[in-house]
Amino acid sequence: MASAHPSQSDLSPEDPRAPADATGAESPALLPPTPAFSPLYQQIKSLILRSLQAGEWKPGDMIPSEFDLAARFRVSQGTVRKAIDELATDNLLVRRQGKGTFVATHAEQHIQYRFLRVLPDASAPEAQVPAERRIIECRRLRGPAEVARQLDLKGGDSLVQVRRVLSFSGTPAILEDIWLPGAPFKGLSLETLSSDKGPMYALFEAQFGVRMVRATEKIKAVAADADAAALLGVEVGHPLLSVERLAYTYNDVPMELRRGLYRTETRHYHNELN
Amino acid sequence: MASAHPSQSDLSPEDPRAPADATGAESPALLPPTPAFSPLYQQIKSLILRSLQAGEWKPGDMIPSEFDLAARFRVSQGTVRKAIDELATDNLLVRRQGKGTFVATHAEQHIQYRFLRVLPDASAPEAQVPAERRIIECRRLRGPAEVARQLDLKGGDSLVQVRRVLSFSGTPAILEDIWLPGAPFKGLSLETLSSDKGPMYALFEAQFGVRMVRATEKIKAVAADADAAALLGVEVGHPLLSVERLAYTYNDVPMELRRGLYRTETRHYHNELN
DNA sequence: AAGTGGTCTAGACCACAAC
DNA sequence: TTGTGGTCTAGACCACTTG
Repeated sequence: MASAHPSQSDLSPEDPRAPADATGAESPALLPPTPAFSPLYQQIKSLILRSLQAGEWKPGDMIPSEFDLAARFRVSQGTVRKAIDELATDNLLVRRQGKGTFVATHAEQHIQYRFLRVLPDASAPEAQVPAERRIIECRRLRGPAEVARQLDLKGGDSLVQVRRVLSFSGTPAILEDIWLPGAPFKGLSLETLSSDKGPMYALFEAQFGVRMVRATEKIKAVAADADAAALLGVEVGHPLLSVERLAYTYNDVPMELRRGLYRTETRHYHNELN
Repeated sequence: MASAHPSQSDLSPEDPRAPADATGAESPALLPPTPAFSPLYQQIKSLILRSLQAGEWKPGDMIPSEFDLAARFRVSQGTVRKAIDELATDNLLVRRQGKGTFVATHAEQHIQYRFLRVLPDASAPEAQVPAERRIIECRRLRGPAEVARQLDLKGGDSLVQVRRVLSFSGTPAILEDIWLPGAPFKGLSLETLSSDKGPMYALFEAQFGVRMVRATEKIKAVAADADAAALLGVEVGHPLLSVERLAYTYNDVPMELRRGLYRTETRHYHNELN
């Protein structure tokens, strides 16, 4: 690269055109005061992201080395590095010194369910005994309006609903209702789910090519209704933690709505603030 | 700097000796497999951190420019930059392009209580009406053993306890009990607290030089007892969100234990997962 | 115009893993 | 030994803010 600083839109390596706005979650859609400047490494970042979405590299795969990518995009290694840095802090990529950079995966997330924030009260940080999972039902339906809205679907679109109970050492602890868009999850059945061991999100990756990337949660305290009380083994009215999660794939596309009811007599939802 | 890579412990700029282990939250205290290697920028990071703790730069102050710090520590600007980058993502420093780098502060945190994760259900991300605060009591006592333990105090040490209620548009919403170590907060009184407007953590900074840097929270669903029910205007047994927060200053020193009971009929605790 | 953070480059060398 | 990520440097130029 001849000039030290390719002053915007100098990018034309192997990909047709660089998007003016890279991150996608930035511009407030109202009169950008700056004419949409985005640094090179952001453009590289979104090119890499595009390859991830397109499935060029699959979860668990090693992506090309920093130097290879630098050559491919015709930028310096440091610029690629900064792009990868951000993708790594977003948990889309995982760096392993001496080995390479890999596409993150929910499988082999060595020790934990990526999005499950529950810990036993006597919190030895380990000792996280694996949960026993029991699928109660899995059915297809035309979804409730509110669910459809949150998943960016039309009112009449098909949905999959899954209900399951998680138990710790025999005692029921969490009741979950999960809604998924029908189209991407065609073929998901009670048998598939029941026979699977390992995180559900790992199954989504392997079977349906859907990778959950981030999520938001709304947490409330609610009273157990008759249904929940029966399934969780508590009295009606018992306080339960309601955790409503919206999980997203790449590009901020919502792909799962999940409502969990947690018994919190001997465990808690753990959160780190900074 | 003559050699391109000062191979460990070449650091002797204006500070006597660089600590072998920089971050403090890393080594498991058990047979370090590597002989405690820590990169230069980590050492710079902890030198800057030390200056922050020592009060060399106070909350809101501008710290020296990257080049000044580079000269002072006798490293390159890029190395200082990486150190500052990490401190900025930890929310200890705030970068402002064109102006400088500033010590973060809970005052003028333009729009939000830094650690309060509560949002109204109909979540227009703004419209966060300011809460009305009412201090119910502020007293000194010899602390309960469990509280003392979490604050790393002896059983007999003095504590300050504060109880207050937060309301939104006239309706009580949050009941908080706050425990603080007596020594650093000598002089804290009901009057001080009541006459203050603005975040409590801003007052802690300004009056007591204690800056809260991070926190952990344990969240549960509980039933309102008589006390809480009366103060929050709900019936006994009403489900409440219990949020137990341990807040830390620099160096992972716990400085506040806070237990909040939240009414969540029309609002929720919001969390982002990635 | 001067000062500060932000981006980008090119090249050197270190640490780690695998062959 | 080789390849990969990780650190460090020195220098250039861009973008933003202030006088």
